[in-house]
Amino acid sequence: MEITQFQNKVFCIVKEIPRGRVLTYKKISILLGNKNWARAVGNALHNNKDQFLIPCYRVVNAKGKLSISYAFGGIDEQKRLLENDGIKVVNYRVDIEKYLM
DNA sequence: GTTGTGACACATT
DNA sequence: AAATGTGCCACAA
Repeated sequence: MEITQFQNKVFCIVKEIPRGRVLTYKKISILLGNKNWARAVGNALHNNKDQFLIPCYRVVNAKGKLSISYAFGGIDEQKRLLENDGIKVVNYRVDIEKYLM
């Protein structure tokens, strides 16, 4: 499995998200250097297969909503993982203003 | 090289 | 508020 530089950068950022914090696709895009890369970031995470290596459950969209097409246990599993991190999840949404890294 | 798809975001309807 | 359209990018076929 070959990993492109782009995906590597995405994984690197997501991997560094501390416990109890979340990151939005937009924020990641900006960190990568271009806010228009949000879509590509989603693709990169979807390609990811290492749930334990890449805490992609800490990544939500701009409104704090969880990803519906979560690749692992589903949205419910993602919610549980977030709550396990001490993040309050309401209606599959998190308070990004409060938890954003 | 072109087309279609998608874990996004923003503006408009 | 919800649906729709537009912009953007990376990837697979």
